[in-house]
Amino acid sequence: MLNAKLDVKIEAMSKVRTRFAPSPTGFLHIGGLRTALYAYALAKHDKGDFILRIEDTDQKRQVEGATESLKETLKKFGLAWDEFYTQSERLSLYSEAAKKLVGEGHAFYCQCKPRNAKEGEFSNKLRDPCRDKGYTMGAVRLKVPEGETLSYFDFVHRKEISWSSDTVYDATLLKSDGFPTYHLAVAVDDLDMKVSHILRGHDWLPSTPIHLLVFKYLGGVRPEIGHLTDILSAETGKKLSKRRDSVFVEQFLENGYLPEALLNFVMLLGWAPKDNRELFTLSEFVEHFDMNGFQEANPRFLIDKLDWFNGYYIRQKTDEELLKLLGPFVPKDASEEKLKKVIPLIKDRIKKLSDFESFAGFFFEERSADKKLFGKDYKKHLEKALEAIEKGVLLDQVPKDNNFKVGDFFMDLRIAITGSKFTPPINESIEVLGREEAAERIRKILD
RNA sequence: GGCCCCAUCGUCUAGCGGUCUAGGACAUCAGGUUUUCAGCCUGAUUACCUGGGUUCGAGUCCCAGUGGGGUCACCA
Repeated sequence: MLNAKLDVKIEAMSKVRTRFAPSPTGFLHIGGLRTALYAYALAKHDKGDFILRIEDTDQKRQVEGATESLKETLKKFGLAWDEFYTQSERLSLYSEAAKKLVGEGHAFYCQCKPRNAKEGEFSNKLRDPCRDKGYTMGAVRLKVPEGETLSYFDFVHRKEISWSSDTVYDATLLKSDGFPTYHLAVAVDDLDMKVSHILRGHDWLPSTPIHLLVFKYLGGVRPEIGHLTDILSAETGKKLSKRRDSVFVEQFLENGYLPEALLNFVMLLGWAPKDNRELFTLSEFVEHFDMNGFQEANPRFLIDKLDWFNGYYIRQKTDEELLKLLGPFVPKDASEEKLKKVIPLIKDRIKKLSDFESFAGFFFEERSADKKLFGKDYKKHLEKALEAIEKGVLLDQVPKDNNFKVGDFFMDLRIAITGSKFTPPINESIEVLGREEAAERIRKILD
């Protein structure tokens, strides 16, 4: 009972301020979208502020245009920020903070060669050889105390998490190029920006004791901290990685996923409401958001559910909205008039906008029918169908008049005209396609 | 390997000691609507990791084991 998970409530006293702090190293990661969404909801649920902060303190990893693309993508999802900061424009703040820490004996200058992590290797050296050398220049490292217990209450896990300081290494705070590391910058900025809640990925949990120390030495009110679960790949069961998995939000958008579907899907990967409701728009999510809904176990990213959400949101669209959304996915020369007739026929059938091609491609371009698909009586079927089309007679009468099996007759007709067994309703399709074009396609097969 | 987190259907999850013969959604399967595929409607299959405690009573609390994940940089 003593350690039962406690309900977390937002302190009403101070204003809720959260931030999303990506580094501009490329496109927006699906996990990043989720972190941003939760941070946004956490703030907006309490009429607080959502801050976008670009963490560009590693000059080597900068990617041209990444910040702009990040902003564009966030906007597409409706995640509007109230304030915007760029760390590289705040350099003096960090060096002053580093100086202060050295001055107060909580950090020291180090002149060792930078060591970079190697694949599959780990270092056991916690204490830096320079910590008592009294250098007056170089990189700045944290002077981790001995025998202290470092702990905080994690508002995602709803429990106390702690470390012995004896397991924490003397982390670098200021690099020799004068730029801060994450460890310093995050504390300086969160304090300066009066961030009330830090919501970040689980991968940050192991370095939290470092941050706890920096926050403590810097003084001021430390934000609450919560670590989100990692999204796992359905295939590997490992954390989603850009090397193995498709993880970029922009990529999903290009493949015909709708922002509201992506958002709704990602909402439920690591969070659930008490009543288990699943359909949420962004504003509904903000309204119903509750920190106690956070999940502690890592979820797997299974595309099936995303596809279902996407199909659902496509069906909710009006034909006019769909016409616009389908723009990048239809043939370039497709007329709006024809598109307007086609859309109602495929709306219930596509799961992604990119499915348009496979369901409606035949409207715009003749598909060669694989002869193997036809039934054995296809010639008879097609001859009679052609006759009816040429005469302008109702096709529904043909099977009755000729004693054909209804299903077989229409299937052969379907294949002849569309080249596929899976298509929109064939009568409507013929109307949209034009009876003359339909007749022509049948003739070609009969020849 | 050290440190840390985690553990309910295949997947996302509800469940915060008795109402759990465990509920919902996706997926799967079957039936209905139907000229195909979708969509829609019905129904079905499937889960509390293991072992100890605590308790009148444990999916729910505690411990251990096992399993999974993360992390060990002058990267974030």
